[in-house]
Amino acid sequence: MTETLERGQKTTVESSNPACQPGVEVEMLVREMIGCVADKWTMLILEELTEHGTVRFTRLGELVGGISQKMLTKTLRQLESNGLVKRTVYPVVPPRVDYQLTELGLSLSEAFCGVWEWAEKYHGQVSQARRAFQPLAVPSATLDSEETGGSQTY
Amino acid sequence: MTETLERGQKTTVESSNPACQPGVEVEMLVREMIGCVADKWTMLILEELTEHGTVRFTRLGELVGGISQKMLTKTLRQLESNGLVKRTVYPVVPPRVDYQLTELGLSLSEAFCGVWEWAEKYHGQVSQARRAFQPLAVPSATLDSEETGGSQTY
DNA sequence: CAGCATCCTTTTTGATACTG
DNA sequence: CAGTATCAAAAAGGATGCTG
Repeated sequence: MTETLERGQKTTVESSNPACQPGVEVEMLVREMIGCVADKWTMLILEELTEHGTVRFTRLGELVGGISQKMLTKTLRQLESNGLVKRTVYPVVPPRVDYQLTELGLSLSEAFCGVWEWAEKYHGQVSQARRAFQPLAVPSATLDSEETGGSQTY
Repeated sequence: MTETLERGQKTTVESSNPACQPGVEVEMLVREMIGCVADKWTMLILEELTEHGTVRFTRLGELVGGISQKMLTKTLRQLESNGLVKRTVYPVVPPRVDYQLTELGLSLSEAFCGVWEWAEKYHGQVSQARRAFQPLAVPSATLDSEETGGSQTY
């Protein structure tokens, strides 16, 4: 694998550099970022911030739904440290902290838009595929791993 | 948990659906899918399959890099159960199993394309933001910048 | 209200060892 | 080669108590 990542089809090819191959280094960085960003809560928070603009801590938790303060804080810190979210603290008596996307965060949110649209468009097909999927019935007593995703529909 | 989610207000295919109340149900399904798909290994595997088309098990593991057989198997099973990946077993002596994206999987891969492009385009800014982010806990003696005097909870 | 610290439970992941 | 099974380590996540 000499030619590293040619990422699908570069629609907007701004730097097709045949001679120089920043591939490997960029690849690492990109993967690291994917690892940080390809997270359930991250996507949901990003989404809510996109929809509501500036939101307070607790409110954000409510919007996301089902997230603990711990995870909310953690994910927000990560987003903040990556420059995707801006945190504003108001020195008022009942503490008030607003969160909003930065330009960078907004751009990521837009990038994720395609995934959301995909999910909205194809969730039916996925659900259908899940029901049609028969996890190869094997020997006796194979009940340890439910690695077939969340085989909740069973 | 609350279902007070009113997120779906963008490109909705729901709006053209008279006999169905979109929002809540779709929201749940979409979130569930995001939860299944917004995963590090999932994205990477999807990527490699997009790049290389049909790939064998071990080869795929090499391409992804840094993934254990366990996770590779698990993630592939999940992808398969969701109808995103097609698994082909050849009854030959040295077992051969090919993996390739389905139409659905390809569509998801394309949806993720935006995220990859984003990562390629902005990883520099993210790296920069990370270095500039100095919250409270200082790991080691880096540069001793001035006391920001902000709300330091130490 | 925001959020950190702590304890504890659940999940995830990695590292073998073992089959067909 | 392509897994499965199992154990141990690690991380994620939840609940609670405590600050300013």
